Amino acid sequence: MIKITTKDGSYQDYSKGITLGEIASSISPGLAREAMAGKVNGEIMDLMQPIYNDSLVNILTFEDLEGKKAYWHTTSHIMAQAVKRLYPDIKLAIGPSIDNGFYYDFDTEKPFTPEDMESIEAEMAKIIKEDLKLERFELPREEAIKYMQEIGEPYKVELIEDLPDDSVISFYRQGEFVDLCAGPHIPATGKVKAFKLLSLAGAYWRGSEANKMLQRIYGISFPKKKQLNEYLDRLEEAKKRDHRKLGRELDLFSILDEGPGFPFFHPKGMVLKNILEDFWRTEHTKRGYEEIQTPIILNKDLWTRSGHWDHYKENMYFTNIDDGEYAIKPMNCPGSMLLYKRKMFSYRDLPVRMGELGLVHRHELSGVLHGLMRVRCFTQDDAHIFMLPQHIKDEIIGVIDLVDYFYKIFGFSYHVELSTKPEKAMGTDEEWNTAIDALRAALDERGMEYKINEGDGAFYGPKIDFHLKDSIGRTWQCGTIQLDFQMPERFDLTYIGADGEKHRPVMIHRVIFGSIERFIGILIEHYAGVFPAWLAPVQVRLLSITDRSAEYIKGLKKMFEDRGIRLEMDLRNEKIGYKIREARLQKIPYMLVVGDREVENQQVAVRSRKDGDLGAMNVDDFLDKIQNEILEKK
RNA sequence: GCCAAUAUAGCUCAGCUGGUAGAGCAACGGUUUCGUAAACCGUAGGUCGGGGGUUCGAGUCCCCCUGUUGGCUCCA
Repeated sequence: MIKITTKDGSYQDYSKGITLGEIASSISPGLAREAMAGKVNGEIMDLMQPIYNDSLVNILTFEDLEGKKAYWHTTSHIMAQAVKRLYPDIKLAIGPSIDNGFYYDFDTEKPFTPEDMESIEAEMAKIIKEDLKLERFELPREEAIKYMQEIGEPYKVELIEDLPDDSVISFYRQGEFVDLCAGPHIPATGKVKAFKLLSLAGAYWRGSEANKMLQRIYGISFPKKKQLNEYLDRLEEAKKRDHRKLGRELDLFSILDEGPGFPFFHPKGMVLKNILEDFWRTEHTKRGYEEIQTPIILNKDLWTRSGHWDHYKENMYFTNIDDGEYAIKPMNCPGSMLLYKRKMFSYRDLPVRMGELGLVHRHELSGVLHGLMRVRCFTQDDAHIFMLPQHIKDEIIGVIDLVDYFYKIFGFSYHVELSTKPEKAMGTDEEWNTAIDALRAALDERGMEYKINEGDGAFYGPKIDFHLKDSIGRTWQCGTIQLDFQMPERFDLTYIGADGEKHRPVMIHRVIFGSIERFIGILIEHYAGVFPAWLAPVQVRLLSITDRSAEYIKGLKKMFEDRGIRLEMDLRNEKIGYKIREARLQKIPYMLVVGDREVENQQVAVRSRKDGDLGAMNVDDFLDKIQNEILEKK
C-alpha cells in the first residue's frame, strides 16, 4: 500500500500502481469527469500514470492552467491525426498548446484553404467520437529515431536528435496516430467536447527565416460548448474594440497608403495626444524632471559612437545632407548624452532627470505593422536619469511610483518582470550583479511581486518591464526601466565627485507610456472608445430641439468654452432621437438637450452616455459636475 | 522580409461559370420645427488599388507591383 496525500492535506492508502485517474474517481465521480491531468510531487503527469510510492497528488482540471494546456495539447494531436488521415503525405512539425489554445505546424506542398479547415474539423469530430485512448510509451534514442524515419517524419527525427542526452523520449498513441511528445495528455479524445479551428498562417520551422515556411493551423477547445461560445464572443468583442476601426469612426487618426506605418493624427486624435502629453509634463515637472528636445536627424559619427551603427542599423533610416551621412533617430539617448555633456556636473547636482517626448523612427518589417500598436514612427515619453551609484534604488523606486500612479489613473492593473543578463552582454558579471541587485532591492522595498526573465535584459543592462492589463484581460508591455552602463562609458560622461576627481555617473533609461501612439491605441481598446470626460476629445454636445433654442445654445457654447470645456453643437433640423443616436455613436460623455423649456428656465437637460437621462439642471450645476469629473480624471 | 488571404462609392458590402457596375448608411438639395438611439422625398457619387497580358470583350482569368489583414516568440 502507498499513502497518497491530496492538496487539501487529507491522505488515504491505495494499492501500489494505482493511476491518477483512479485516485480522482475514488475522490468523486465529478472530479473523475473533470480531471485532465495530475501533479505528483509537483511533477505534471498523465492520469494514466501509475504511482508506486507515497506521494503528494493534485488532480488538475480545465480550471488549472496545466489542465488547460494538456487539454489543448491533446486537441492539437487530434487535429494532426485528422490532417494525417486526410493528407497522408503531409509531414508533422510541432504542435504545442499556447496561451489561448493550440497550433500545429505542417509541411505541405499545397497550402491549406478555408475549405480544408472544414474537412479537418469534420475529421476531428470523428476522432473525438471514436473516443480513442491515449497511451504513452518511451523508446531509447536510436529506436525512436528509427521509428520516426520509418513512418516518414523527418522533422520529428530532427527534434529527437536535438534532445539532450539524458532526456526521456516519449510518444503518445491514439488509435493509428503516434506523435513524439513530452505530454501530459488527457486520457481520451472523447473528452474534447467543443473545438474550433481559428486561423491559418505561415510559420518558419523553428521560427527562423532561414528555414522552410510551414503551414500552421491555430485552434481552441473547451470542455463545454458554452465556454467555446463565450470565447468566440470575446474575440468578437475585441474586434468591436479594434482601435483601427474606432480610430476611423471617431475621427481620431488614420494611416494612409502614402505612409505605411506613419500615422496621421486628426484634430480629435490630437486632442487626446496633447492631453496625455500635458498630463505627462505636469507630473514630470512635479517630480524634478527637466524637459529637453533633441534633433530628429543627427550625423553618422554620433550613431557610430553610440553603438547604434553596429547594433541597430537594420532598423534605422538614413539620409544625406551636403556630402555628409546622417541618420534619423531611432532612439533619443544619444541626443540626451550630448546634452548631459554640455556642461560639468558636480556630485551635488545629481541626479539629473532629463525627459524628452521624442519622435523616433524605426524601420519595422512591412508584415508587422499594425495600426497604432506597431508603427514606423512614434513618440517616446523618454527620460534619462544620470546619478550616483547610491541613488539607484531611490530613483528606481521613484520611477516605479510614477508608473503606478499613471496606470492606476487609467484603470490598468499590471505586473512586473525583471530581466537579467543575456548571452551577448557588455560589461562584467560584477557590474551586472550590482545592477540587478539594485533593481531587485528597489522592487523588494516597494513590496512588489515580480517575475524573473532570465537572460532577457538589454545588451547594455538589466531592466524592469511593466505589463499592463486592459479591460478585456489582454496584457501590453509599456513602461520599462533599464540600467545602462554602456552609454556613459561610450560618451565619457563624468561628474566631479567630493574628491575633486572625475567619476562616471550611472544612467537609467525609462519610459512610462512607452510609445504615446501605442498607448493611445491601447486606451481606445481599453475604453472601447468611450473615454472618460478628461480624455474625451469632445466632452459635451449641445443638441437643439428646434431652431428656437439656437441662440441660447450659442450663448452656452461661449460660456462652456470659457470654462475650458470641449464641445460641439448640433443645431441641425433633425429629430432629437436622431441627434442623440449620433452623439452616442460618437461616444460623447454628455449630451445636453435644449428646447423651449430649458431656454425658459435657463437650464440644460443632461443626458450622460453612461447613465442616460439625468433630467434638467442649472447650467452652473452642470459645469461644476463635469469640471469636477475632469479634475478627478474619472 | 516570408506564408496565406484580401483590395468595388466616404463607410459596410453585393456583383454566379468573362458581356463594359449595384444596395444600405453617410453626403448634398427640398419638405417637416419635431422632447431622449434612425422623419419623408429626391440628387449626386466609382478609369472596380496601380501596371502589363490573354480575349471580339476583363471588376471577373494570368503575371508583376503597392497597400491592408492574420501569422511567422511562447522550444516534442
